[in-house]
Amino acid sequence: MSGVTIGQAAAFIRVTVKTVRHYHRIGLVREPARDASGYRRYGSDDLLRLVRVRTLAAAGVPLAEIGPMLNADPEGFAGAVTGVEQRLTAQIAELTARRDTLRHLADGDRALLSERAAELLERMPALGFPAAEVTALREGWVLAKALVPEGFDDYLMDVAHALEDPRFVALIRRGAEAADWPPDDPRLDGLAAEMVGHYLANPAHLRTLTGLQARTDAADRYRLIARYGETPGSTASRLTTLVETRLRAAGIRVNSGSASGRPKW
Amino acid sequence: MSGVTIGQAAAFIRVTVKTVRHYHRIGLVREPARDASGYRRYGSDDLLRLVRVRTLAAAGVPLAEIGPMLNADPEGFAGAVTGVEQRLTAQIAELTARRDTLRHLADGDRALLSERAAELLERMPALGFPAAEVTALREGWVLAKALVPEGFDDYLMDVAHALEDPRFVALIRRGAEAADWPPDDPRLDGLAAEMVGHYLANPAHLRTLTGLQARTDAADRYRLIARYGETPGSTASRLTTLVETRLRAAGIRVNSGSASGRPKW
DNA sequence: TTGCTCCTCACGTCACGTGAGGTGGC
DNA sequence: TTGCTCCTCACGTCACGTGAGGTGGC
Repeated sequence: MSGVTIGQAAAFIRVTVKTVRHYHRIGLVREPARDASGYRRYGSDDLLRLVRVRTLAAAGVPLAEIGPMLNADPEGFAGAVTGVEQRLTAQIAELTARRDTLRHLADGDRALLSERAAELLERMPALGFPAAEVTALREGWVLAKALVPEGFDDYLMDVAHALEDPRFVALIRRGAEAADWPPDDPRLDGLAAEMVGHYLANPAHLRTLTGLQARTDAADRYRLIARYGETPGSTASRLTTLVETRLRAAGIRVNSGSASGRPKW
Repeated sequence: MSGVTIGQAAAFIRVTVKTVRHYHRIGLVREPARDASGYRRYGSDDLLRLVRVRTLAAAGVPLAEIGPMLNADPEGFAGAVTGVEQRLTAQIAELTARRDTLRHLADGDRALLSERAAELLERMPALGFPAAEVTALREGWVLAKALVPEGFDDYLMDVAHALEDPRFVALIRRGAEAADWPPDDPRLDGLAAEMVGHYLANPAHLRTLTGLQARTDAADRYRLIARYGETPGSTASRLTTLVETRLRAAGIRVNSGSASGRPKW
């Protein structure tokens, strides 16, 4: 008649009765003595085992590892506990980060890109870019971030810096407007020459074309970004090709399809 | 040929390919378009859905609830997100508490009882209590805390306070030593009278006997604590009965088996 | 007596993971 | 050509939970 019942033991360690029985079944906690009715009766040593198992399980240690941990020598146990503590610290940091991320859930741009990228996209219309162009750029950026996350932040810094130069903005905007010209418009080549002239005179701006490419070993991955959503044979596609040809002629390493013609840097 | 593959999408949201396929199978994320090889190709809209699903799932929202949440109207969604945030905050607090608890895992007393209880038990030998008596008391406390967690802290405060009175300590110690006397020792009744005299003169000390009892509605639960480990017919058991009888005669409500005889207050 | 707790045993569930057996892409 | 990725389908796993069908205790 001594000791507590399974329900009391479960309440003490804040789990369900089923959980305690589960620990018995898998052999993690030995079965306590039974009373005359066949009820399990837990003494303080049984409760101690349960508390230890629960504390480790609640800390995320797989049940299969808890037995060996509790049976290890003091040093082994202490080391394992330190490991669990570090795991908990990492988990706490992660949950905290997730909580912050949650607030951006309703905002597509901030969920997919970053604060900086979202701000840049928001400034685009005021700089004179048509909405369709900004939408296409956003798409490209989302896929770029999915494919080349390591280089994306630096790339955005380059873009933000280049956008502070009105001559750069004007050129890019004219490139965007050229998308409405006919594909054989004679002005295209002149525009390509102007753009390349600007890039060669401003190497920092050139990085908005080659920055992601330099960080991507696989040429095909880069092409996927650059050519995303491009219509073959379009005026925009032709302008891209013209700019690329001129850049290569100037000794710049440019991957095929680097999308230099339209402002999908 | 546009969009990213399932592997790239999975890397972007930091899950495995299997997880993404799982979300398709249960209908939580719609299947994206396929390319000529039958490969799934994810556009930015697909990635946005995946990011949202993942953020909620990683925050602990069951998959079955995520679909309805994302399809709800803005207010409903905002409310649900607020709920998830609160859940995360609670989780973080819990993990932090667990991390602190972990440090006590190697120390049985601190894992099962509390800092205050462990300290009291450690002071016992210096106050003159035999080791066996301290061990029995520890057992009783562990079970008491399992059964009456609400009242345990207040009870410990009462005990700590009473232990500051040398007369109380002396009486309890003499009660413990009496356990070695024969059960029919004529000195027993005199000792019981002395103890009851002290309790009646010091109502605060009386609470170390009745404190837990007052907070426990179920008499049987209390008896379980009080009589834990008691040997029927022993000297200690007899002293308990003598003290109880005298207390009841003085008008004190005492449950049968309140273990007043031995220092298992 | 009634409701609450306890018992065992078998199967279910949640969120994926494993593995077989095979095709496609640079 | 070789390794890496992709495909489907069936079954496995982890940590319990559900539910049936029954007994015991105040």
